[in-house]
Amino acid sequence: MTMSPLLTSAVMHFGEMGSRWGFNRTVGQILALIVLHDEPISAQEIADALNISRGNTSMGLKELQSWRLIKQHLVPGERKEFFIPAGDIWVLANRVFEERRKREIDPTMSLLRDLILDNPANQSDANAQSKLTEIHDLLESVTEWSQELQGLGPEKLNKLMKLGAGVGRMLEFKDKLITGKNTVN
Amino acid sequence: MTMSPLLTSAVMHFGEMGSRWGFNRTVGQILALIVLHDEPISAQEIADALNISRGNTSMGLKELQSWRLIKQHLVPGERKEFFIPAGDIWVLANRVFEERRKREIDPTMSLLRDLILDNPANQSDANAQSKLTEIHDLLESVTEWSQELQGLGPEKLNKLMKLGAGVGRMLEFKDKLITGKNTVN
DNA sequence: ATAAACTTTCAGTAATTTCTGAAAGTTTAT
DNA sequence: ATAAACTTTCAGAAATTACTGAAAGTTTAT
Repeated sequence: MTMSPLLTSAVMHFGEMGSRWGFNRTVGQILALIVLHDEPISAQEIADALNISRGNTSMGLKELQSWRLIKQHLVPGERKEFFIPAGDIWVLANRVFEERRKREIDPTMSLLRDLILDNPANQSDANAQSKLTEIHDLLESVTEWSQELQGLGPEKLNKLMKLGAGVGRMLEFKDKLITGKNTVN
Repeated sequence: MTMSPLLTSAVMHFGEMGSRWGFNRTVGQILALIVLHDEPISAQEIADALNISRGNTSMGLKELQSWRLIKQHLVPGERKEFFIPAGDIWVLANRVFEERRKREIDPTMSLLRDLILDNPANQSDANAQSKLTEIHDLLESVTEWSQELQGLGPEKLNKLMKLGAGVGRMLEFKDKLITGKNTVN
């Protein structure tokens, strides 16, 4: 399998960006290749196309599966395994989001909870704790909020996004319109 | 300057997480130290507290300034420079968000725009382009949306977050309430 | 102009991360 | 049971990233 110039530049770029998105170069490349190539593709084909060892390919595929970004696809009559994206672009974006939250936020939340519970040895520790509490609460809000958004599903989320600048205005209405009824708040 | 056990564990943790948040271990530690220590702190004190070289400290401070997370603080009568956080936790969180957007999303958007404009050499390139377009549009929405949220400022943003599950419901109202007036949409 | 008190830079080194490829493992067919 | 066609693992090598510390740079004071 030989990549077209278009595919090549997309794949190379996703490789470069990979490390910024939480995985390494080859993992980024493999993901791009699987997503952009509409046919299911085998590990060997991936290794050939990207010029990487079969072993590295195997590790990369394993990682992408742990992120739930790709899945196996059995082709009847073929012995080897093929791979395809785990869903459409929306699903993949959500998975990346969620997985990163797990790695980037959850461990910190957990530590912060513990640190906040200790009783402070002195004034400056008490100060530090109040900062840590602020950070904790912020992260908690962000986490809940992002879970909320995921729960909305693509259509509503898209609607919300399209709303853009309207959000601020909507919030002002909200107090007048929703307050009083037994709903949020 | 010697760090209390509380401060030490917070600083060490932010160091570990640093790489996941887009900077390296020492940069994460320096940031935590500056944020949690309420007094302005000098480069030398940082180097001593964290047991890192003065050179490394200088580089770390430079990086944090490029992220606009810390700023210099001149103490009258003192020759050396002191450092303090560039703002409250909200400001810092916004800055990290924005800076990461610049590094993680903007370059990709720019490449995607280019790739989408090329005319496809064949059917499978055309397919790939349509996927790339989906990705582009998604990233664009996310970007616009996050800029929108930043524009709201902390109070409104907090209100919106507290709204939580109400967002879905609010969206349903929205069509009925706002449509017709010459506003969004 | 000199020196003192600092900060920055950067070549070389150390630490960490990623990759290879050979060996071990698995599955299916005969 | 053996072999063929695959996949996974992992020790060591290669590549990348981070850190040190000495030298060069800057600023302020005298």
